[in-house]
Amino acid sequence: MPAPINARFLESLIGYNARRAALSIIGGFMERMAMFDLKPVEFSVLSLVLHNPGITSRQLCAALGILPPNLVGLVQSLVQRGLIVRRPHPHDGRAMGLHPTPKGEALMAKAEATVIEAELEQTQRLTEAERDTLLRLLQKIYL
Amino acid sequence: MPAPINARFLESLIGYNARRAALSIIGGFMERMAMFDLKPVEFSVLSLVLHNPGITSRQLCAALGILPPNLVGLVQSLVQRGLIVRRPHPHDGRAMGLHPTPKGEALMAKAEATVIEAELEQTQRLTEAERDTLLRLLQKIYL
DNA sequence: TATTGTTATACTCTATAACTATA
DNA sequence: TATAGTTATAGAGTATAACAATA
Repeated sequence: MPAPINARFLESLIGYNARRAALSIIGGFMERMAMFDLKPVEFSVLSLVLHNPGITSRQLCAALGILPPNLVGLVQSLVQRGLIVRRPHPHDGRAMGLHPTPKGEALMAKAEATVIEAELEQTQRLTEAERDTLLRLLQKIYL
Repeated sequence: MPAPINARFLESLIGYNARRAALSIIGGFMERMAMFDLKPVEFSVLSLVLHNPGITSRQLCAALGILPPNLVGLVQSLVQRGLIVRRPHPHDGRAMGLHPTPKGEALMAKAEATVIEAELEQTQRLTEAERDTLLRLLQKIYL
């Protein structure tokens, strides 16, 4: 048994701990979402399209912190898979509104339920009250 | 003013919020650490070497979740900058122990103090008690 | 003149396979 | 046979510049 590593300084940093916790949870997320062939960003995009039908690429980029060039292929892929469709924006000829297809809605109904299960697994050492506190404190940082 | 986006589902997920918060804090970290030319991973490696003189590459990889091939260039770079040195391991001829140089120690004294300042800036909307709670809850997830 | 969406491209980060020297 | 460290390389993620179409 090797001498334990002293990582006290790093473990006193919110940034370090938030990154480690996020990577841990996202690891479980990816295992559970492999059956839907959805990566975290694809899931986030689909979830926002589902709950905001007609949302534009520009709005998705702003909401998720993605750069426009990096969203293009993502949207094309989701369109090709028949999960979303692009329709002309009613008031802006430059923009395209993104809408979920019935197939996309059905997939996301299952996927969102699975994500909730996965989150509870990954945070099973937290009480319900602790989960709520954690959400609130994290949002106080970035929102 | 466009209609606000409904992101309630994503914002109910610990993984999503932890990732967003981590990216926000790390953004501030990188701005403040540019004067030391230290990226987050380089800082983490230097901090562990400083507080664990003689630590091996393998131990660094395990502690930080880095894959061995990706640590090689990192260590070489820090050696070339004169911040750490590699010495043969006393009990294992395969391994090399990593030690901070006086220059590395001096840099990290300033860098760690600056990181603490940066963290307080990035989490200024949290009380001291909330910071402690947040650290504890995040560690309950991944540690 | 500014914005939406796009292409091309570069840079970084992360992951896998295979090798050597030593245990 | 297993482990520490390395090399080469592939893949994913993220970044900037520049363009056409529309506002």
